[in-house]
Amino acid sequence: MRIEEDKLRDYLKSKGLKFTPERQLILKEVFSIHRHFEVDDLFIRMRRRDNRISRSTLYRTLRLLVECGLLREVLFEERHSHYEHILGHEHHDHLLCLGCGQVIEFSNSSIEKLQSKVCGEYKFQPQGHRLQITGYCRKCR
Amino acid sequence: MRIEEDKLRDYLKSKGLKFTPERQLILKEVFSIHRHFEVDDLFIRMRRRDNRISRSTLYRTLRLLVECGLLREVLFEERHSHYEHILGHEHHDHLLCLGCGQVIEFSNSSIEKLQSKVCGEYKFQPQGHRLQITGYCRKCR
DNA sequence: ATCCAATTGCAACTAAAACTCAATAGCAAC
DNA sequence: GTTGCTATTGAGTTTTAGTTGCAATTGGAT
Ligand SMILES: [Mn+2]
Ligand SMILES: [Mn+2]
Ligand SMILES: [Zn+2]
Ligand SMILES: [Zn+2]
Repeated sequence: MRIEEDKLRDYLKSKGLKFTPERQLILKEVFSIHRHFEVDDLFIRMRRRDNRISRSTLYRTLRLLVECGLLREVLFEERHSHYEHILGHEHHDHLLCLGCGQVIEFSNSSIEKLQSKVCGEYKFQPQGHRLQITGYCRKCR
Repeated sequence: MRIEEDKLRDYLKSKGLKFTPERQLILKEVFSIHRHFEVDDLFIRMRRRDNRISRSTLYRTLRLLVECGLLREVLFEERHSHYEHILGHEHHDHLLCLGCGQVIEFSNSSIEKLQSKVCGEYKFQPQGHRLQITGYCRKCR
């Protein structure tokens, strides 16, 4: 709770932006969610607690949280964004079950190394990547 | 030109659907494009040739072409779909330059094998995957 | 305490895609 | 070839996700 707030405060200060009550509330709610979430999940949770933050402010603040490295945007096979914490989580990729919608996280350092190798071959400077395998989980296959 | 038309015809027949002039025109235009394209590219190209197909029909037909295995939907870092041919192209993944927007295709069988291995570990039955590396190409780095 | 730039919420807007529906047209059966 | 049923079409409307403009408000540096 302190670490993420500090990180946001530092980022905002460095850009001449302000740490508002709205941003504090959103940050708190975001870090009380321990799974992938979407904007509307957040909106509804905040409404339940009677924190009446507008959707505009949510969208604007989530962008800031991604920029300052607290969150990552995750695109599943849908037309809207999902988010997950970066702070306190190792990099990973996703298996996505088409049956039950379950998301399984995995990480594989050999794959990561081979990705670097591919980038080297193309003289491409990687900045990030997204690996997503769709299919059916143990229960749904 | 024959092979893709046969594939579409077969698929349509198997589903009790019809091979209409509109679908034929769209198929022809789609296979005259030899790069990634989006719906509006297709729409504009067809207008230029005075093939006045509605956007609704384009959206509906592209879905059919994906279903029957002629096209693949590709999601770059944008909020709308792109497409590419499957017929006559090996499976590949993409490097995406954030500078110039260039898309570089690559394929790496070791990565593919490791993906299978990961799926095995989770008893996950893969159906497809998407690997996208963002960064900067040789010219833009 | 003052002041100005940043922020907020709301409404209006946008882009991509899906849906509704009346008119039309494949195509299989006769 | 005609008929009839169902799929298809285009135009317009709706939905979804997100962005933008703006007037009122406020954080926080001085
Ligand atoms: Mn995750
Ligand atoms: Mn490609
Ligand atoms: Zn499942
Ligand atoms: Zn480039």
